[in-house]
Amino acid sequence: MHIATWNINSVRARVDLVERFLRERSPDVLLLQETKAKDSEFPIETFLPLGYSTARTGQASYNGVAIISRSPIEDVETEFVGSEGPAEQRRLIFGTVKSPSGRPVRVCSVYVPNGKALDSPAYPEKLAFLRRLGETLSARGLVGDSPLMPLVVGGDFNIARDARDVFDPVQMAGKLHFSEEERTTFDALLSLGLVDLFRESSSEAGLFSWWDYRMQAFRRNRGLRIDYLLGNRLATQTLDRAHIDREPRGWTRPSDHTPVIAEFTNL
DNA sequence: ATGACTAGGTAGCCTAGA
Repeated sequence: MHIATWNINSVRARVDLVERFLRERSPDVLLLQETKAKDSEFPIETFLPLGYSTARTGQASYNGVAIISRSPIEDVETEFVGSEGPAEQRRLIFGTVKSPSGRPVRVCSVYVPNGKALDSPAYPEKLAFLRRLGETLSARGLVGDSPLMPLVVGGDFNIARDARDVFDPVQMAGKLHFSEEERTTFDALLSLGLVDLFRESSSEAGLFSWWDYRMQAFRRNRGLRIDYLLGNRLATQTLDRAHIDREPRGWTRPSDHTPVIAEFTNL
């Protein structure tokens, strides 16, 4: 089973790139972030002939997440536990899909707030978002030593985990995306029982998932690893490999992010 | 210190992204 995550930076502006990715990579599941489309504007009909169904939750202009899956998507959830009504910013979607061997797998597409700046009100909201995600996964029995079913969370976390994940650790020290507090909060989420699947496959530095559009950052490989696939214990124990697919960042009119892909055997 | 790109919504080119 292949599961991918990709911050697409507008699904309508890049519907052809999503289509190309589905055709060329044939993932079983593609988790999208920053779709920037209301549900009524999401091009679900483009993916149907390719054999994919879609669950999405979006809004105009900003945010928006989706699950694109070869198998039907069931038990869709789009709010944190304990939420009073729908969140204004559409950043979270869960669904249950079936693996090629017919087993249920819980998947989640998440778009963690950027935080804007360390002194912005958006910054504590970013940290709170990560904690609420952890509370939701715990409340649903999806993390810990004996989770209810395999879980793969994919998304743009807007945090680089360590020095290998930033182009210049000295320049980035203490900055947004790489502050101690952000990294500690992300670590706390992982300590609930989630594994950074890419790091199961590679300990190499300088492998990034995002490059700024400006200053030829991609050509110069000045990027960050801020997009992750996370597996709970049941998912991680069947992981074959995970990698960053750099190629789509070089396609015409690309997203500033590139996909991360995990391949599971016997999931 | 600032801006460098890009998309979306709107008709203010500005907000937001990272």
